Amino acid sequence: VERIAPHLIGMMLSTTINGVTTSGIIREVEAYSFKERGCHAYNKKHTPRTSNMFEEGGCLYVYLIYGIYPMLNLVTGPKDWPEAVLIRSIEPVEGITSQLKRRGKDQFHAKEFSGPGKVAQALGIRTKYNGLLLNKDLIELQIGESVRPLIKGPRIGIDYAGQDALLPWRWADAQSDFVSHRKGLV
DNA sequence: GCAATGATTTACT
DNA sequence: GTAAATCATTGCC
Repeated sequence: VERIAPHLIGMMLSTTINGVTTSGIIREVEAYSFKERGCHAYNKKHTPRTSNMFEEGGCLYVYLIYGIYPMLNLVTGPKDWPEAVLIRSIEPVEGITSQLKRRGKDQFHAKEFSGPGKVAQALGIRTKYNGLLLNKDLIELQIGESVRPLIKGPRIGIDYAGQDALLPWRWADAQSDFVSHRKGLV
């Protein structure tokens, strides 16, 4: 997952829900693996919530955080190798008006799409989409390669992970304004 | 059954 | 910088 996560930066992610297509370029991600304590499936812990992380890459892992925000993750490993990438920010491309409406905003600002809860809201991601498949059900990822420079640093909000919280597993586009918590990235 | 808590955001001070 | 919002999941009784 630590190899795939940075490669997702620059790729286009889109959803088509009730005929409305919204898309954006991925600008910030974090990697999570069963090998470290920041991951819900640490040590291959299999619970109802984590079960989709054990599926083959291309599966969505969506869960609710703080009772409020869905988090969108892309599962990356082979079966029974629980790893996933959290999509932390996008730069909207298609359906910007729809994305702003879902966010409850009427002014376009980079900060409205920088943060994992904001991304999920803008793309219309709901927890019931947990387990859907990329490029098959509502959500599409266009494979591509970016040549733009990246910056990286520790992940956000996982202090409970001890030393694993220090892993530099958050990546972002160095030239983009669509990045949350730029502090800590080099 | 029940209490604790979180891969966050937002609105305050 | 601090705190509230808000509930599914988890772990323990």
